[in-house]
Amino acid sequence: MRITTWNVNSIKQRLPHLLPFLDEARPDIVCLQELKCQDEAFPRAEVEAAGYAVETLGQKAYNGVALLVRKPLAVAEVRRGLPGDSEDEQARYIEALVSGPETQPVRVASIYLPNGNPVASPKYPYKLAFLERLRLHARGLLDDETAVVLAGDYNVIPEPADAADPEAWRSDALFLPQSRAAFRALLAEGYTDGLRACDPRDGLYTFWDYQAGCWQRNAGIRIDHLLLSPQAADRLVAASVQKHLRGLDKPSDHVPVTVELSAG
Amino acid sequence: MRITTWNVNSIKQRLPHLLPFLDEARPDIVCLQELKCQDEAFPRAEVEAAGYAVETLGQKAYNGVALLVRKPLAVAEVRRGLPGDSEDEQARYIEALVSGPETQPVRVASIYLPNGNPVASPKYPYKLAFLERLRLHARGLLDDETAVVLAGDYNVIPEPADAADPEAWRSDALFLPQSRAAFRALLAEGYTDGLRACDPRDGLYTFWDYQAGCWQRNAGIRIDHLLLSPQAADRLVAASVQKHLRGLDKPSDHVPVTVELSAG
DNA sequence: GCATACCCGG
DNA sequence: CCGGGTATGC
Repeated sequence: MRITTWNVNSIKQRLPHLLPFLDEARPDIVCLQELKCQDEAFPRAEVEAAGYAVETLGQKAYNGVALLVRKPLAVAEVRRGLPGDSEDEQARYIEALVSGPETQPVRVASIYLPNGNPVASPKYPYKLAFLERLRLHARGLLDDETAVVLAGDYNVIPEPADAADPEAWRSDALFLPQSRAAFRALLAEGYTDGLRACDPRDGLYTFWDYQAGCWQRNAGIRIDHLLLSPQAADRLVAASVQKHLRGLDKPSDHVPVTVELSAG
Repeated sequence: MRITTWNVNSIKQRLPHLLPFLDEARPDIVCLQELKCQDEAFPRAEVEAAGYAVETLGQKAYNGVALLVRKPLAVAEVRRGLPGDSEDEQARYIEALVSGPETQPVRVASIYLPNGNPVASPKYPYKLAFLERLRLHARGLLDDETAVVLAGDYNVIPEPADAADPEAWRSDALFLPQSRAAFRALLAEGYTDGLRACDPRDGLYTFWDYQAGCWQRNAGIRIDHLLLSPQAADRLVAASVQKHLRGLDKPSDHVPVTVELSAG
């Protein structure tokens, strides 16, 4: 079973990349972030025609997350929104239980964590609070037996090796010690960084800024992650970054990251 | 010698239509309106590569006019701006004397007349004042011997026969009696409506609004005109509307109109 | 740089 | 409807 996370930076603009990706990579589950559209505007028909069930949590202009689940896998227990703050209106979390005839079930979340910049604004405390809410929820998800995959754009660079130029990110919300500590606290709950567990090499990036020729200079960072519960980590067989998509015309600034789990 | 007028509604957006038009129709002089760009942003290199000299009067976002003159015709006495109001900053008038080895010279202007709507705003008096300034300047141009062609988007529907549904335009600045009288006053100075002189038929339109399916319903109007001085009218051999360009992808709402003059 | 949104002008 | 502009988020 292959599970992909991809911040598409507008589903409408990226549909010409998403549909061929679905056809060629045939992932079983896709976690999308930054849809930048309301639910009614999601190109549901096209994605369903590609063989996927669609669950979205959209909003106007910003954020927006979705889960695509390849038929005949079954989707249940869909949760929209991360618990812990009933005031939080931002569309950043969707979760579902996915099961199929030939595989053990997996609970999967598509997460778009707050960027957190500028650090001296309310955006940074919001980010840290979101990470803490996620930790508490992630802990709760370990209570039942099912494998859990928390996939998304975490907007956290876990280690210096996850940035081409870590110095440049020193005082950025994506790399500040508190952000990284909150990410490690997630791991400390018993979750495994799926890509890092499979590939210890430096220079593994998932995001290259549109500006300043970052892609051309390979000035990337690794901020899109799939965190696996122990039951999921036990099934981990491979992980990879679909870097080529950054080279297409009108690309997202993020590329897909995929983990492969054994049937169980 | 063929002279074309075309309101391109953004030269940048319409370059993919203009360049094939230049190659296929090979007009000798092209009068463009609504460039919607500053002079530095005009795609000069591409148009020069197509074999044309370029004279522009651009401004930011709105208006903007240009003259394209096919080599080896020579351009002289370029005038930017219509005389009569030193306060007028809008880029709506450019004029030049064009001469060649095998043809009598022609003085040509590319004109983008104010729309004038809403009628109850200063825009309507500005339109009428512009028409009056144009009449006085056009009169002066008759003083020397050269043929004159005043071509552009006049934003005037001269007669009911020049609109598919004249009733719909009854109280519009393009069809109000004062606008039409000002246009007739230009003709009264001795100028000839080139297209009308060649083709007396109804249903000859040069503009179809983007809205309300006007193109699909052929709800057009004739507002792009080439006015010929007596010396130019004597040389008039043909006139036509290049209607097919309205059917292309991402068209201008106006189409080119072309007159052919004998060498003299 | 590349996406939104909203405004103006036609 | 379809250009352009500005502002904002990342």
